[in-house]
Amino acid sequence: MTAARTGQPGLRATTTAWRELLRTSTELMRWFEETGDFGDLTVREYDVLRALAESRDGDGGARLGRLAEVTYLPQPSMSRLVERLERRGLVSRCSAPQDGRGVLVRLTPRGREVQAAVGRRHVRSIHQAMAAGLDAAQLETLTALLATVRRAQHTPPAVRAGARQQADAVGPIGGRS
Amino acid sequence: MTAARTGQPGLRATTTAWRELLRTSTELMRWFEETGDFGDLTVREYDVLRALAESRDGDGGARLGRLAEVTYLPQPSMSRLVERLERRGLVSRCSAPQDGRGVLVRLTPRGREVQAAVGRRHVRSIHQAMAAGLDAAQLETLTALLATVRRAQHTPPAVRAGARQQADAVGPIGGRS
DNA sequence: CTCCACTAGATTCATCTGCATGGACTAGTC
DNA sequence: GACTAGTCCATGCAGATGAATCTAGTGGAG
Repeated sequence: MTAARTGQPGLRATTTAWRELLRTSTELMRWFEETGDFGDLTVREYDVLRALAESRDGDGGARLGRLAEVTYLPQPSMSRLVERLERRGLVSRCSAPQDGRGVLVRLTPRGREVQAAVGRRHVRSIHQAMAAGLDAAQLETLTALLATVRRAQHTPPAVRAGARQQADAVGPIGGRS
Repeated sequence: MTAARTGQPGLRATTTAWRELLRTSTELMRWFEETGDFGDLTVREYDVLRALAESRDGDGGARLGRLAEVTYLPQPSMSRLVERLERRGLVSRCSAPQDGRGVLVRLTPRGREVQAAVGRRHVRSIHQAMAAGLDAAQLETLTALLATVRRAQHTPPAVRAGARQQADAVGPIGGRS
């Protein structure tokens, strides 16, 4: 309402943006869960299956510690989460080659099926939610702005010089003519 | 890379946007926690204190069920969360006037202090994170795009007609000349 | 080979979480 | 006023969580 449209943002603008960011991601995630995207998996369980499915070399599996990193889960939690998935027959655990301490986690065929099925449902829901209000250009803008925020946050201030140009470069929103 | 810049978004664009949205909110939240924004409170505990501080009529307090709704927490969890806050002397519980079943939760003076102190730290962190990479115009665009996504998601499709115009109306990003 | 510092996971323990349920109170009906 | 259905919150219980710790295996120095 003031001179807020240019230059350094005010406290009001930044907190509003953050709260909207948090609310939006929370509500969408809640909707995905209620829609039944994840079947009888928890979001975290699905996350692990997806991480495994996406790990390079299709079913080479991944180290337990690596999974914990990727999913932002503490190592003990991951240990037990994998144990549960193993009991349900979705992953297998075996001692890592080259390192007797490590554990290599792999998707079982059934695990791969489940991941794929859930993934298909989930992608459809995501598409439905994200494409409902925005066109392609707006989505691209949104993605770029979010990426800029995220990168700026864990980048030492000195490196940030070029970051804003990058976000600017995606061009104006509202591409639908 | 293709004709993705205009018209209906593709699956790739929507899933990328969602994953960026989730990652950004998660990483920022994690950073706020690591920074110590919340002191010895959990995020949920702070959320409750904030909800109480923001409830209209300063310290009229709020009904327990209402708090559960506002914070998206199941009622039994809220019941115990409030119990913990009460033990720590941050809120007080009393039977609701007009309705013997209900419970009215209020901030104690100490609770109000704690909320205010945490709030100040947190707002500063938010500002630091969100203003690091974006200028005021970009922030406004981001907020508008997120709000559009959120509203489109829980709005019956028929009502959505005007929503996109609204997001378009915030104008081009990159206002810094 | 032995020792020691280090890393990868498993385990322990206290706490938190959600679902299902229970008990107290209200409101509408007869 | 008694009965019934409904609302609000508390509690029991099984399972999940994270911090701290423990165990097993690795790798380098002497």
